Amino acid sequence: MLPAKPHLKTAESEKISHLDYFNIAVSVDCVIFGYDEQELKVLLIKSDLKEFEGMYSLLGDLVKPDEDLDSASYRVLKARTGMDDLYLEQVHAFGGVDRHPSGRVITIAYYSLIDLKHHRLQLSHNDLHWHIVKDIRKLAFDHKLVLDTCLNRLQDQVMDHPLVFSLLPEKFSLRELQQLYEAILGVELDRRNFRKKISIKDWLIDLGEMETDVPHRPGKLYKLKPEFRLNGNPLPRSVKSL
Amino acid sequence: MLPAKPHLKTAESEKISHLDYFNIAVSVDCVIFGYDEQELKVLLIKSDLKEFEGMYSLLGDLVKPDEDLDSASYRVLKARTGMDDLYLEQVHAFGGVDRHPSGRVITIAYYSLIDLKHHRLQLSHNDLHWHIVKDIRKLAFDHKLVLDTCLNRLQDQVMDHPLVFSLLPEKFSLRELQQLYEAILGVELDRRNFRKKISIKDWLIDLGEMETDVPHRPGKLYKLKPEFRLNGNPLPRSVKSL
DNA sequence: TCAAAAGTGTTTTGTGTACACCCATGC
DNA sequence: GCATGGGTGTACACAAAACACTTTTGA
Repeated sequence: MLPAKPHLKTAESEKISHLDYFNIAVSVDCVIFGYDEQELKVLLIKSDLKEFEGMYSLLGDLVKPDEDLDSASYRVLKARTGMDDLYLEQVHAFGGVDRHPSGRVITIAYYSLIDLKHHRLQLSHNDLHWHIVKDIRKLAFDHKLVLDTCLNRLQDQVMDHPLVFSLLPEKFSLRELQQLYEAILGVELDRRNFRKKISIKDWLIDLGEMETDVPHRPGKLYKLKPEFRLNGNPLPRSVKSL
Repeated sequence: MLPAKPHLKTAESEKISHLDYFNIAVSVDCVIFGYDEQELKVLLIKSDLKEFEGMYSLLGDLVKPDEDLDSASYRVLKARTGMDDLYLEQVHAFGGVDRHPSGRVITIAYYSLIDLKHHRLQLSHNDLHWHIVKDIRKLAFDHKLVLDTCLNRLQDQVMDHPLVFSLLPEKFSLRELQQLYEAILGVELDRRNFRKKISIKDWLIDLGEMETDVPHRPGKLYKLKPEFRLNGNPLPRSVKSL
């Protein structure tokens, strides 16, 4: 190995000279969206900090020294929901100086979409609850801003990518799918235009089965084509051209 | 003030119990795009780490304990370019465990666009150089990935927002503007369609002046309408509807 | 008079959106 | 037979893309 040129620092000397800076904690916060009773929900936990007594916060944890950011958010998600094979997307880093009363903590926000029917497990104790997104007014820390940012990102992506199917049972009708989109986007959609747009995307397989136990004419059931299932895979950003 | 309930932690006790985690450094890295000689360029600095001897890296610095993320990136930008009143957008956090040889450093990446004619100042010494983006193959750390991610983001946003005008002189012709878009997007554009699309956006003022000193028919000169000038203002994310 | 770019419009194709009727089922 | 939603098609407006010729200027 070559000796270092005089003006070059080694990584070790660099670390020592900057030790003062190694005093910021890094956390991840997961905005875990679910869907139930035609409402978009988010999983929150009652804050255990006195400063935020009685308030709810997102699910997060400090990032461990030997763990990358995606792994940390994945760990949080799995620990809280017991669910594996989930899709997570990094959205934004929040780093306000006074955002955490314990000291300087910057957080990296992720969102995820899970079927809240499939995980009742860890939820009973723990002050964990599903909250209706549109009714949330205030959260601990800056978590309302984090939530809003993640919801905006979800709304941006949801028509272009087959994301939302992890919020539905495997078999679903087009009505159920449309209601889910309406809950996420917060708008009403025209049924014919919705069906046309979905059919163009070619995401679904017609199962040749019908709904049962509905108090009206049963609709066809569909499922997502297997090649679109998202299991923690990265989401390609859309590339626009002029 | 109410006494804490037994199960609630105070921020102070929380901090003590987690002291082990306060050992990750946080940096910002700025992808500073410029434009010259019909090429999109990026400002890089020769790495001063022995591990990356001879390689170039993005401009970054550790975030100070009393400084938020946006301020840190703004400080880096100003220190290196001497320029004020700049637009910066946060893009992504990179947190691979071994991405920095000095220890655990996560970085928040920003991009910015500046007119490289207006700041020759800090550039002469310092191993700072402008590099043609499309020719860059390899950078120190994971900075090639950071650069690619920021370029993708820029390409996503550039048609929908009046961003690129800080890369041009105040007065410019439509040809110059089109060449800039072509450099950013890496594609050739149809002149008539480009002019139509730009005119629909209503971003420009026709100055009633013409180019001079061009070896061909002079084009009209335009400038950006003042209300679209970006001076570090936040960029609204587009909201898509169904 | 030549080279280089300015300036300009039409057609086609695809997409978004608004809108109305009959059908199948459960009750 | 009534309520509820299923299922379908058309018309209009707008946006994107392809494409060619004349004009102006400098050299």
